Amino acid sequence: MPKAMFEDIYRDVKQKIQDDVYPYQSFLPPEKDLVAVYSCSRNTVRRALQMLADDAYVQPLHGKGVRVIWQRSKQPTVGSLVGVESFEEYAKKNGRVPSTEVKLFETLTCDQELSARTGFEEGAELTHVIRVRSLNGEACQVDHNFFLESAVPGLTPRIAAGSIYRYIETELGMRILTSSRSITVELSTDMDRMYLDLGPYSCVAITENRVFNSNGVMFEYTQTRSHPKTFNLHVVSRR
Amino acid sequence: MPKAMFEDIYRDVKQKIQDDVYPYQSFLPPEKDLVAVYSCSRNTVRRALQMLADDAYVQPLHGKGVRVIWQRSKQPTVGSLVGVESFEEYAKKNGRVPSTEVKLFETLTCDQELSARTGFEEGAELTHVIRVRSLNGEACQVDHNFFLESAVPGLTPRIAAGSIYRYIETELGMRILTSSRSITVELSTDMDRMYLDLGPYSCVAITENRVFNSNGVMFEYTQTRSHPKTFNLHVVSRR
DNA sequence: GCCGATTTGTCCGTATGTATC
DNA sequence: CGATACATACGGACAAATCGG
Repeated sequence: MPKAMFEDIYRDVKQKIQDDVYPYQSFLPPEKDLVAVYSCSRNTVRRALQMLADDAYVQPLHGKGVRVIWQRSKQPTVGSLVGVESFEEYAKKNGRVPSTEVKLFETLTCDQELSARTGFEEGAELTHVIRVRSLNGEACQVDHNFFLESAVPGLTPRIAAGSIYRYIETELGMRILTSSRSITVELSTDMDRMYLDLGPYSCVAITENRVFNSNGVMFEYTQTRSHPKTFNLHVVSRR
Repeated sequence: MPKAMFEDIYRDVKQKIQDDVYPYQSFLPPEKDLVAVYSCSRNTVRRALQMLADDAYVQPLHGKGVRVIWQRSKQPTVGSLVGVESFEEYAKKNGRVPSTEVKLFETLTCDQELSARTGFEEGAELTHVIRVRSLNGEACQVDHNFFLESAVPGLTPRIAAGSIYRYIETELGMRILTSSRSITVELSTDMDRMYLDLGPYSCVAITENRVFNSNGVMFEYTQTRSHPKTFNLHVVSRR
């Protein structure tokens, strides 16, 4: 009920763009018209338009209007498969069957080297999980998860075999707020080749993910090592 | 003078975070204090804070405050080297000497296959450039540029050897507004191996870049094929 | 558990600046 | 030059979340 209005406008306009109500290269109605349509203030309209611009759906042109620059991909995109949280969602979208196999489940104490790599404090108790993620039975990424035990207590191999995020959000009631990722490409390791059928590929795509909860503590560091064939990331750069 | 005030606040607070004036995990002064400090309205402060949140520098917590979550990487990051426009900037930042070698310069007409790949209209006249970009003499990426000739006229190999973007912005007076990128990892081609010293790497990191000018037309499609060693991208995901 | 103070989230109406045509 | 449309900023109002007494 107390749903933010600017999000409704954002979704509505976005949908209209995808439905060609506002076609590629056309101009949106001027802000004052949108104010009338949605019966809200100009600020609220502008906030929604700002979000659409961030998504590269529209391009505001000073003194001219707001142009639609989104167009449906001609070659249907594979989508973005990056990081843990999008894995199941990605599978669903593309009509594939996801599966997860837990290869390692242990608790350990963060030493200096691990601290430098992950950003956790030295001496922190961590749950370390290695999982192989597959789509339609084909292994496509290896996840190396490190969870801060004090923030994510009660993890079990059984939970790890499903969705750890669902556990975190529903069971622990913890909200996930921010996450930042870094993407690199590195030579594959023996473990990569053991779990992924890399064939001629000598590399894997690596995304590092650091996730913060609503208490401001980083509670997860994950390194996802993806088969190049299944790696595809879409980024929109701002102005 | 007509410089946007929210950007000044954004930069100032960002700098203070990097300088540990506002340390990791601490709270920023409440918005009302910042309003007093910068002698502006709350909206203006909030806009700057919003940008910092988008950059994953801070994490606003409803009813509590705004927490700093940025921390200096312990292992110095290589930085982000993605796409053409950041190439010279990247080199400058890291104190390296950039150089560019034009390997191919031709004009061609967009056929069906190229249209599907790039998004240009079939039949459009394009300038096609292949360039090898090096840092300190070491080849690190191969750029395949396609420019819409009607939007970017007068390109010459001489210009391509320098910065095409500078030509576009200063000579043509064209503003670059939006660009969207897609990142994948693919097997290297013979051409990749000819220009890049890939060693044991059988793959290259590929970024596709589509750039729109202020007239709303896509005037550039670029595929950048990067040496894995020099590829590093940082992405911040929103909420 | 309730209440009030603090702080962020959302929204409004208005004013002024600036770019385009 | 004037009309239109986006950009920035202000000040105020109320809602919602958090925390301490």
